[in-house]
Amino acid sequence: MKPPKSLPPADTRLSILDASEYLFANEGYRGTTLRAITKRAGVNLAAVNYHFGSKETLLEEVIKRRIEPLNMERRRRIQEVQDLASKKGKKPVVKSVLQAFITPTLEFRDSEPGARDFITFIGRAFADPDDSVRKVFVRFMHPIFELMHRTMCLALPDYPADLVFWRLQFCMGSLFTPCISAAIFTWIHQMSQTWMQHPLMLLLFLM
Amino acid sequence: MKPPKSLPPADTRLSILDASEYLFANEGYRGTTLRAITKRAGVNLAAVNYHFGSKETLLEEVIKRRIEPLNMERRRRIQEVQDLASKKGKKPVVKSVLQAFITPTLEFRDSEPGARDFITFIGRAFADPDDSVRKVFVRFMHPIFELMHRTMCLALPDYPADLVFWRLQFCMGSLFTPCISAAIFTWIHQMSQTWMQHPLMLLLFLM
DNA sequence: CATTATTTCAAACATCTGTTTTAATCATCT
DNA sequence: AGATGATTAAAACAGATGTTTGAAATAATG
Repeated sequence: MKPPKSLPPADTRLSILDASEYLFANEGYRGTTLRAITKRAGVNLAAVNYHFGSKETLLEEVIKRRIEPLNMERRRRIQEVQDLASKKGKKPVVKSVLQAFITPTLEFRDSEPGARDFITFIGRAFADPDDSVRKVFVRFMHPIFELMHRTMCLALPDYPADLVFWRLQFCMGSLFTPCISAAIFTWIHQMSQTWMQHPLMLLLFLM
Repeated sequence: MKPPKSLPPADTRLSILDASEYLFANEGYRGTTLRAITKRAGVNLAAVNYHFGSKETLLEEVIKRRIEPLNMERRRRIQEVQDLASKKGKKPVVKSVLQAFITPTLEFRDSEPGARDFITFIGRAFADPDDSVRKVFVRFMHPIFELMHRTMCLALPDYPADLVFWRLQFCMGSLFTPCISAAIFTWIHQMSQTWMQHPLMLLLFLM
């Protein structure tokens, strides 16, 4: 009897991405060593540099994999809200614009294992003093954030643009900040309300 | 003519604390090396281990120096609000309880150079994945947070305690989270309002 | 002043980190 | 099957980091 065929070689690249996502979220970028990643992924230490070139490129790939489809969906929905409104010759509705951004986030969060880790990671990245982490996030988020800002300014033509900017900043920040984002989700379940009833979301733009 | 007396030996311990505070806030605990600290403080590398024993003890001292007097003042004011209310046989007023906690924070923030760094550091510590950082903060904040919780429950006897807990969590978190806390302070200046007008503070407990 | 204790200093140490190297292994194609 | 290219493996490397050491300098004490 032949020895059993060796296990189908699990996609090394993918296990590295998954392991990194988990560890980056729970230990931070700096706090995660390549050795911890490769051990968790069950691959050789050199695999990271072979497949990604460097730790920093790995970070970029970890982020890109999740954020690109997420932002694509966000962009689609925001555009939809904007188009629908302009077709009727009206302003976009604040609540719909917010919804267009946030709903995909919440759906994504529950869509697959690892997504929750990623959201945690994003939250920490906002407060991360390490440039190499924050800058990558900002680079990926800047375009969609600008779109949000423009659309929100359309929705609130009487508000000065920089005020809208700050409210948006606040709103986005609180959505991802770990302790707060956790509170939001707890709230949703506890109150059996939609996130839209959340005072922060409601009031940041509606008062 | 004698050579000028060498500069009065700047208190090594103190310059290390100041340098650490600045660097921890701007580069993070993990991102700050002992060599960077001692260079900024203008002291020898070995001075940290001589005066503090280890990097972790240094972290503890950096935090303790600021947070102990701050929490003392908070405790005093919260107690005051509570005592004044019970003397009149009334419930404490939500707004006053919040104020008792937050006003010292704002006053402290502008009280001396380095204080702002410390607030930044606190904000990042809340999201820090590094246990050694988060745990120290939690240890120092737990008692005062419990007092806040108890007092707030007195002020809102009809609210379930865990709901009050979450709102408090949310409120405290957003006060220190860097991106949000920055927005709050900008807001204050921009609107020429007191922080109490901030929708977050107002509404977390009043709606 | 002499002695003792405290503080500073430069150098070294052990460990850990990201990365590179070189050889072995595996898969694919002719 | 044999040649070729891609992937994996173990080991080593260079640099950085927290810590320790032992001697020098300074301050305090008798």
